[in-house]
Amino acid sequence: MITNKAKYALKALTILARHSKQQFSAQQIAEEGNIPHKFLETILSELKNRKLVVSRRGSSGGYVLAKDPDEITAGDVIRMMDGPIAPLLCASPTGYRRCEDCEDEELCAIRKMMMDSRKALSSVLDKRTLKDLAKFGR
Amino acid sequence: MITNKAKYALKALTILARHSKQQFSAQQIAEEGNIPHKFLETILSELKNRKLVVSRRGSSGGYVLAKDPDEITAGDVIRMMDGPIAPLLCASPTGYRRCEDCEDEELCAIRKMMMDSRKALSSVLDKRTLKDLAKFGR
DNA sequence: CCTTTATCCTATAGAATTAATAGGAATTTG
DNA sequence: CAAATTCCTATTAATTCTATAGGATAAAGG
Ligand code: FES
Ligand code: FES
Repeated sequence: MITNKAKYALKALTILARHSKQQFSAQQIAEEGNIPHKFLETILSELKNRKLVVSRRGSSGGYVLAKDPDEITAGDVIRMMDGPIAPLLCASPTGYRRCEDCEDEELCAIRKMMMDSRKALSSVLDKRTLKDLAKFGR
Repeated sequence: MITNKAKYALKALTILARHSKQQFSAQQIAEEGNIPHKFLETILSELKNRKLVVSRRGSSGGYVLAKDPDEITAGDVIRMMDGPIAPLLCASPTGYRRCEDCEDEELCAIRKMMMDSRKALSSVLDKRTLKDLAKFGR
């Protein structure tokens, strides 16, 4: 399960991708996506620090995607907000951490399964870009 | 990410699958799997209520799988311990709940992607049985 | 029957994470 | 200068996670 934070980030970025190149304020995004305004602000701030969006302050300011919509994947976004997508850290390439309780991880059947799971998840999330999300539905 | 509870449950059941038909005490499982003993007890208790294991009290008591190892999937176990495997409840067949913030879920691109993710995850977790886990490695 | 070894049950508690909100400083436009 | 907006730092309430504690209940074996 992903957090609201990650879901909201995906929604916000998808909205920005739909209105490509236009300045869009947090307020506008919050309304269009039904996202709590102040919460969204902190999320956008993080996305800005991570260079996914560019911001402009002041009246008629707002946010714009920092890259092409097809250069940002859902996997990128989820990892930024929630951390690794692998079900266990011992199966994560990006956030690997050893399981204290497993003696030999090479022989761990659960880890092996979780690596397959991660791969399956990745085959969806790391292939779906904001462009894909933006063009479907509403 | 899954919880320790789910991971420990998988480990415990895999251990039971390896020693098929033998009574195995919580103590023995805890040692073999490096699982905190008291925590494991509560987990086994839950697995018993859910009819995955059968228990026998008293001296020389312990736990045995209630079904054939190939009749219990990793997906079953994880859902019991952690709930739905879908990344969002709006994409979960087993634990469906509407997203308050999305107006029309049929047109929601994120939901669609999460349904694909769930399916991908399911294609691993719902096909891997305790038998599969038991026969690999140690 | 008594001791040992287990499961079983209920409660508790600290830590971490999540999901926000608050309040105001800094900046830009017109 | 006024209005709109991002930016920054804290704080909080609720929930979930990860266990541990302590004892009641039951079975086996001598
Ligand atoms: S090594 Fe992580 S579950 Fe065994
Ligand atoms: S319906 Fe759940 S994310 Fe849109």
